[in-house]
Amino acid sequence: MSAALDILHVDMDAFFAAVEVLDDPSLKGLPVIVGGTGVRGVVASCSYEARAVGVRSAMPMGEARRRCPKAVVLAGRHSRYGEVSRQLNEVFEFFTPLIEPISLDEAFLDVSGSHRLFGDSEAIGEAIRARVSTVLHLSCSVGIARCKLLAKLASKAAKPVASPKGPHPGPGVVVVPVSEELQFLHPRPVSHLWGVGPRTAERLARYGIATIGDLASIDPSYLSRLVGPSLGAQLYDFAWARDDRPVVPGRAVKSVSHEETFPTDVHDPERLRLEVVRMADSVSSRLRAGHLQGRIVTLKLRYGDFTTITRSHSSSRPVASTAELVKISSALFSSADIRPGVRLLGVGVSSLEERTTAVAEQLVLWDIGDGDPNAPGGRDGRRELDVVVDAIRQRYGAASVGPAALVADSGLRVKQIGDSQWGPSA
DNA sequence: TCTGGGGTCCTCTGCCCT
DNA sequence: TCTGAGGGCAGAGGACCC
Repeated sequence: MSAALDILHVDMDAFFAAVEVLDDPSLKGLPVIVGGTGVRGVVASCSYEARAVGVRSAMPMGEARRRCPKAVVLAGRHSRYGEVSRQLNEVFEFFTPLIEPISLDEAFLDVSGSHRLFGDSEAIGEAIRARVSTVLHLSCSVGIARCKLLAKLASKAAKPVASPKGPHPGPGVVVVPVSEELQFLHPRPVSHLWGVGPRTAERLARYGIATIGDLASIDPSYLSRLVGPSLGAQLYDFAWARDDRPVVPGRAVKSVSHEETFPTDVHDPERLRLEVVRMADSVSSRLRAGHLQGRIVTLKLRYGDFTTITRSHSSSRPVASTAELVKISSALFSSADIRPGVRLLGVGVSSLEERTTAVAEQLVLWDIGDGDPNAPGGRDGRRELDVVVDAIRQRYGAASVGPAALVADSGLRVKQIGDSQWGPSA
């Protein structure tokens, strides 16, 4: 990697909350919290007015309401945020084709080929902020450095600061010159490093390692013994600002899953079986929409005490049809103990590959009866049914059609991704 | 405080095979 | 035929990220 400051990290400020304020200007200046509105919901995003009283992302909604009783709490609109995110991507594409989206509201950009048109990286960062403001009427922060790690930390340093008197604007753009990298990096807490979450931070703190500088000064083999060889080597490199990860546009999806937390723990096995069908239907539908199929099916259960178990099955042939996924995930469900009561249920498919036409046609010929590829007879039409169901959903929405087992149960419906993104609704 | 959902990646364990 | 070592793989759990 060159020493040029070509990596930008662009991060929207309080994205979901800012979009809500944009669409409803009467919310401007108020504490706005977006997230799960039910008893088990969490905060997905909040305005700087809410942050000023201690509300944070991932905080349980009950705690957030206690800290900020006057907050306007909104359930969030995933599809709307996706729409704005696409517009944001168009802004990025104006400056460079080398864009690696990290989530709906942030991305890495490599601007090494953009200087002749737009000037140096700092000028590009300022121009991106201006264009986001003009086109989207939203604000973002930009970090600029030689590598991803530093660019990300720089964008964090560029953000506005919440204070009881209101949001205090940040610098907006922060550049980390190569000669100042370690000065910038070493005073920061280890938890700011990519890969250090609460558990690892706590473990490091037990050995007196609080800052990135502390991390840089210890023996790397000792660090590897503390946190494992892979993470240890990575953290030691990061502590010395060594990060050669390139900006990779359009990374392939490796798994597709759907999971949901219930408002109260569920003990009824029949209800849970129907939930498994609903989630398998949702996942298979998304797989087909993405022209994907996968071999490993995983069922996830979380009990009332928050312990989580998974049960998985590696299929000999790739799975994408609703019938196949329901069959496998139901079998996995039968092997799980649900007596303690189930707080969360999930179905996922991994070991994905592209679903080519040839494979799909071959599977249609073999997919007979209950899915046994060796059974005699003709095809059962389930895959054709998937095609029809997908077409209806594309035209009339995800809830327009679904497995009959779910129709019989008045409480269940086919959900779209993002329907209960941050916990069950109130 | 009482902890979401959709992901990725790593580590450990047990089993099978050589 | 038995035994142990080691590799590969599947399954499970956990930490982390946004």
